Amino acid sequence: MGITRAEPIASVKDVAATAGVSVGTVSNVLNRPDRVSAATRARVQEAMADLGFVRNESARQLRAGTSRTLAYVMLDIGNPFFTDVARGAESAAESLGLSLVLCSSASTAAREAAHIALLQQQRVQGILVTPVDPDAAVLRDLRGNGTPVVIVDRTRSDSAFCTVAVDDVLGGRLAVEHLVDRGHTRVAFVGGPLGLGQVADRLRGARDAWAAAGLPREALVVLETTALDVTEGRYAGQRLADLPSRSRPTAAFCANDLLALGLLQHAVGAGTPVPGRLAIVGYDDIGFAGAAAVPISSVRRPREELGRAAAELLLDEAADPGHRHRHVLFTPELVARTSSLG
Amino acid sequence: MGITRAEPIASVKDVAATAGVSVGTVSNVLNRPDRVSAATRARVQEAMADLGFVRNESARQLRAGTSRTLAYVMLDIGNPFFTDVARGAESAAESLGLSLVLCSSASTAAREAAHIALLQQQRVQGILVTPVDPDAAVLRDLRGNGTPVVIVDRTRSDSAFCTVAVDDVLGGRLAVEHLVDRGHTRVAFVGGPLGLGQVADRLRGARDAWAAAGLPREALVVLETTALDVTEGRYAGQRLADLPSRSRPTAAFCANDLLALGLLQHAVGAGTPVPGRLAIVGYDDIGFAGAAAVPISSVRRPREELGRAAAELLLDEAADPGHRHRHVLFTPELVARTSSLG
DNA sequence: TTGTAGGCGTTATCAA
DNA sequence: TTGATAACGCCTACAA
Repeated sequence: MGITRAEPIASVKDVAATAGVSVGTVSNVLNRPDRVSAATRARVQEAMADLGFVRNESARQLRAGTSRTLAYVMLDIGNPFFTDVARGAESAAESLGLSLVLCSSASTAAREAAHIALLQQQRVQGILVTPVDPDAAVLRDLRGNGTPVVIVDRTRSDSAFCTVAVDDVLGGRLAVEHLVDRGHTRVAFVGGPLGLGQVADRLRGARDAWAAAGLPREALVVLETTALDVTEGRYAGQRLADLPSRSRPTAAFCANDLLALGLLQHAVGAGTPVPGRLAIVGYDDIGFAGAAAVPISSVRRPREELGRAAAELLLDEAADPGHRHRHVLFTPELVARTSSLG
Repeated sequence: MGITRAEPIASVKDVAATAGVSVGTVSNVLNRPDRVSAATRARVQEAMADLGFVRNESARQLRAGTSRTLAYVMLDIGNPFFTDVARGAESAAESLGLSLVLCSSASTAAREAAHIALLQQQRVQGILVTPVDPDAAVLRDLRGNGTPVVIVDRTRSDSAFCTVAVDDVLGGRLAVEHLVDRGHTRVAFVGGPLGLGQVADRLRGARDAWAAAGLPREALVVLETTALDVTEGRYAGQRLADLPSRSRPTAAFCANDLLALGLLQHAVGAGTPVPGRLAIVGYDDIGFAGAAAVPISSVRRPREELGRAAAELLLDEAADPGHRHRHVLFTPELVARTSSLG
């Protein structure tokens, strides 16, 4: 049955007319019910129900000048890391009575820009964003346009925004220190593109730890990938297996868990014992890591906390005119599981 | 540096003033640039840039009566199945010049209701929703309020909405037929709660196939779970292992891939050969299924197509006043992989 | 080609 | 307690 209403949605004026009151009273029923007598309030509410009244948020916002929504422009909706961050942001928003909407840029600068532009036009209270390129001009343009923006899981060369991130250099160090402790003297770093700040940081931390252990630099083999997904992880596994056994690493530190899952899949398929012959450490500690066939050790990042902190910074900026940008850096920790523990 | 603008965002009036033209001209530059001479257009655009003008979408929408956004209220942002559906919807929206926003209900009726209410107030062009309870009253209230709504991946007892779903009875049949073909005569159905329409349908299909093969009803063992996630899958694996070996199923059909992943994880951990001693078939064919340590056979559902079809139905409803609700049912197909192929 | 003015639906101020 | 009215920022006739 295609029941579609022909008439436009009822407005406060319509409600006022059928309830026999003024629009002001209807508005009061909506916004300060206590200022209205019980009798008329009931009458108005009945009229609203009869007419199927739905308040027009555009008009409300235009007049009141205040929005009830927050937005998070995500890089990749398919990566559980980001959806966990979103959950954290959602919980912070909810406890403040705000609604969080998610937009996906799918790593595309144009989509990101389109989403952000529309959100600004909608005058959302603020925008969280994990940008395709944290130093891009699009973001720079945002500054000073009045919409608070917080950058999530990225840092930026200048200090034009609040940022919330994790100390990835430390994360890389933790992973490699763990492998060194377990006696590995030949380790692969799997990740890329190396141009990504995140990846570069993790590699730097890895190298720091490697050097601190007094191991020769060339024994930390870098396998660069073109993306941070499962497919690339599998391919890295193949490349690893193709190395001559003398020079083949006995452990791999992957720049994220999707790579680690791919690597593990290749190892299992090829009959390579994990961790017996190849130990694996991932990064992020997404749920699928601990739930893999061989539970994967991973550098845990506080995902929901990241989202929550970002939302809080955003609201602080929205509320406080004298706001100064802050840069929150969370500390990662290693979660050791079977994949690296023999 | 906390550079926060004190002054409110510039309006068309401000732009008009600094460009030395009227507001009508500014509006024309925005909406019909061809109606404006190149010279004044340039002057206006310069003024907009100087002032950091951002058009107020609330005002635009209030006046024009038309929104540029679509919304998808998702059940579980952490399940890759739904994020793939969202991707499909996003691509449809994008090709129509609309923006898609995502909201997560996290399987909570109250959140779902809050999101939907706000979206309606915002007069979005339409709402896609995978509801917590497809027969709930909240949805019924939506009907006739003017906002087109399409139900995704659920069906409903009445025909008050367009729906887009997959033939889950057939899906269940395909899974079990496959296992019967492979010679299994004792199979477990893992899924729940059985009250969920989806789960019930898949079980029904499974039973149909089982009966058609002439196998005794009690040899299809039902292991009910409390949710459709990895943890429950692991637990089901434990329960399966605890059965006496004579009556233990040699194969399991899981109501979704997260359960299948959990089940596989338990099997690998317990040293149970898959598929040698336990064959596994999942449902949905999310990316992680094929990428598991033992690639998991799964009943593939067209995820992106589902989202795309839903978005198209929604826009049809929004555009056509004489719209009649339709019910699209996609056909699933079995993807056989190692986990069931010996 | 550009300017003027009315109104979209709501809220808030001020009277009554 | 309730009613009348003036914005909010934009778009679109209609006039000039």
